Amino acid sequence: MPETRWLDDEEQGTWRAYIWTNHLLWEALERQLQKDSGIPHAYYIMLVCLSESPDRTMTMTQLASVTQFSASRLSHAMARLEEKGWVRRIKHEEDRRTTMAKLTDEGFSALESAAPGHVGEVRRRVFDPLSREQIRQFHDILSTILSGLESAEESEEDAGPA
Amino acid sequence: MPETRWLDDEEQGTWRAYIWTNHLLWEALERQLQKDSGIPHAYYIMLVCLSESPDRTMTMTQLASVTQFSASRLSHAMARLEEKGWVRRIKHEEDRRTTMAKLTDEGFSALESAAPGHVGEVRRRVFDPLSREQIRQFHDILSTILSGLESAEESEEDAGPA
DNA sequence: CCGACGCGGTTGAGATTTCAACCGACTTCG
DNA sequence: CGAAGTCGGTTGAAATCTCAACCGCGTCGG
Repeated sequence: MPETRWLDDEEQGTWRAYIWTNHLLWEALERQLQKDSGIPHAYYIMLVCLSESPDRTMTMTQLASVTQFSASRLSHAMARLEEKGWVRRIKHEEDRRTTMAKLTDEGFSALESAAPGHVGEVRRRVFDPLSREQIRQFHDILSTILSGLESAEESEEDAGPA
Repeated sequence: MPETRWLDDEEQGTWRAYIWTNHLLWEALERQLQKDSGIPHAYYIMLVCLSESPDRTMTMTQLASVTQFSASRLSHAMARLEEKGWVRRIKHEEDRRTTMAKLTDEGFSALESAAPGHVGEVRRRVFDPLSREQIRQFHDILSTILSGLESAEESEEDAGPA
């Protein structure tokens, strides 16, 4: 193994800024959503995904893959959302293993009332302070990092037993 | 209240890339740290902060402020770290309310053995794919967002009772 | 058709985080 | 002094997330 290549000052500073930004931004968003609508961000994401899906319906596995949640986490969370009446679980008729999650009207309303505040917060915190040019750069940077992460993900699936 | 200004396509795309990057990056780092050293990232941060502090010691409140953890979270986490023998809590002699957290030698070793893998992962995932120019841009962007978040934080403290 | 295996999803237990209430130690002011 | 308020920190319970085991349905080889 080669000796550790530590981060230089510029990288170090950037990394800490990233950690810190994430931390504060996340907290701000979580708090805003929680106060305004009593929804944790994770649940909000699930509702958004469902709302954008045809018939506001997805199988659990689809939803898990889109949100990148574990099956278990999704299942627990879905139980909560169902209690709130925002989602209904429906057994698939053909393949009786699969469960469909359907966003109810109540769920859609909850989302509608939560969305403006959330979007407003994102805009205020992230995009308003940046120039158009910076937004473009930001997008490029994120896409670059992302593509590396995604290809790493795939190759991990093969990496199971030797 | 003005009508909601939704995100345009460019912003939307950037935002989703951000969410997604965060998600995957976080997962990758957490997993790497966990597998290689059995330390959750939150604990790692605490150890790093202590290790950089004079005498490897900080008061709980200082540590909470640097890491941005709640006092409660910190207290619970510290209890775990103490069980592992990585940190010791010491009562302050003058102000007997305050507790000092001190990184033990074991804790420092644990950190030393965890750090290279973690840094390597960060480098591979984030900095290697980016050009110098992009790193600079990234830093600027994050700093810009950050300064907005920090000033927002201050003003919230006043905002309590009317 | 039968048994083994894989897939979709759930469950329960354990770990972490949050929330609110609390405790003891300073400080301040009458 | 002494009561009230504040500061540093802890605690217990409830919510959430993770991990591993599990259940029922489907599919495939014999």
